[in-house]
Amino acid sequence: MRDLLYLKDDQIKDFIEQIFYAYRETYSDPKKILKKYSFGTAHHRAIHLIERHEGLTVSDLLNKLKITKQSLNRVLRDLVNNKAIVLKKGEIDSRHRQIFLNERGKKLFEEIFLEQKKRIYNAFKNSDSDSVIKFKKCFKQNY
Amino acid sequence: MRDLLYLKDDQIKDFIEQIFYAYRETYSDPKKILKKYSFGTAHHRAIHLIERHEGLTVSDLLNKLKITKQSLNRVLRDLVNNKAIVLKKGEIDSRHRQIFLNERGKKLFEEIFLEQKKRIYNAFKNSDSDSVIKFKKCFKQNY
DNA sequence: AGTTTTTGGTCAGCTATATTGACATATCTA
DNA sequence: TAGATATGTCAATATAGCTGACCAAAAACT
Repeated sequence: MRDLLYLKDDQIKDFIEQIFYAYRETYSDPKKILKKYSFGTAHHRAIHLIERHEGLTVSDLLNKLKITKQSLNRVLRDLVNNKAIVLKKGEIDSRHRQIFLNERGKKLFEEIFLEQKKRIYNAFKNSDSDSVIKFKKCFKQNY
Repeated sequence: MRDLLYLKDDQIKDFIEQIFYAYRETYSDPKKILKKYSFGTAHHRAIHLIERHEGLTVSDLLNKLKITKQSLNRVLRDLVNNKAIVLKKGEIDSRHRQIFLNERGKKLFEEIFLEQKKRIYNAFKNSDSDSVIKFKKCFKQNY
């Protein structure tokens, strides 16, 4: 925290600009692949989080995405119809629906991830892996 | 680049997840402020880039935002009508329009930035300023 | 001087993704 | 059993992007 006092406003402003570029680039390349499945970026974000947190519930996903259940529901419906995910009744509380990728969903995720990896590797090629870890720690919130 | 070979897929996947959170949080807090001016996030992104690159041309801004000129034009028109920016003919090439924040735009930017700074400071409070610099370097592209 | 290219503005219609509000159903908890 | 919780769904609306067509001013080329 002490170190933060040395952060100049201009550095923070630049940082905000970089976050915009990072997000846009990270989620733009996979759009061609998604189109083959008739999906968009909203589906991509959901799939990514489901892969990272297999078996999470609908409300878990809502908390991570911070969108309304109506918005999410449309996305989940598309994913189910397209056989990319399956919903299973929660074992403890059967009101819950736990979300899992199935074969098709896993295949799509890997296809997308390969595409993203290319860019990330490129973005980091003049850097060191340490900064990845640090960035992650920085933005770690309660997700 | 060598270091990158040690980056595991899971770390990259986590990183992609964190970029999403970072972007969403960074651009969500200011929405209340923007609403007072009848602006949205599209206006925010434009204002941020104009502040960082005063006097940039319309096509410069298009290249940074990577949206169509029709989309950008609506945003710029709103900003001009709301007296947040001014367009001036380029001195060298008078086809160009150079974009500047005026008083109202600068005031809005500062209001937004103050809000963002709160969150960034909070996000980084368990880290060190070094990682900011590194992250910036990582995603530095041709902007 | 005349032609072509570049830069920017605008109209019209479409799509993706989000919102609010209302309401329904199944299940758990007290 | 009554109330709270988790989820699903309908309808209307807003934001911000897209494509395609067309236009004008200024610069560049020949």
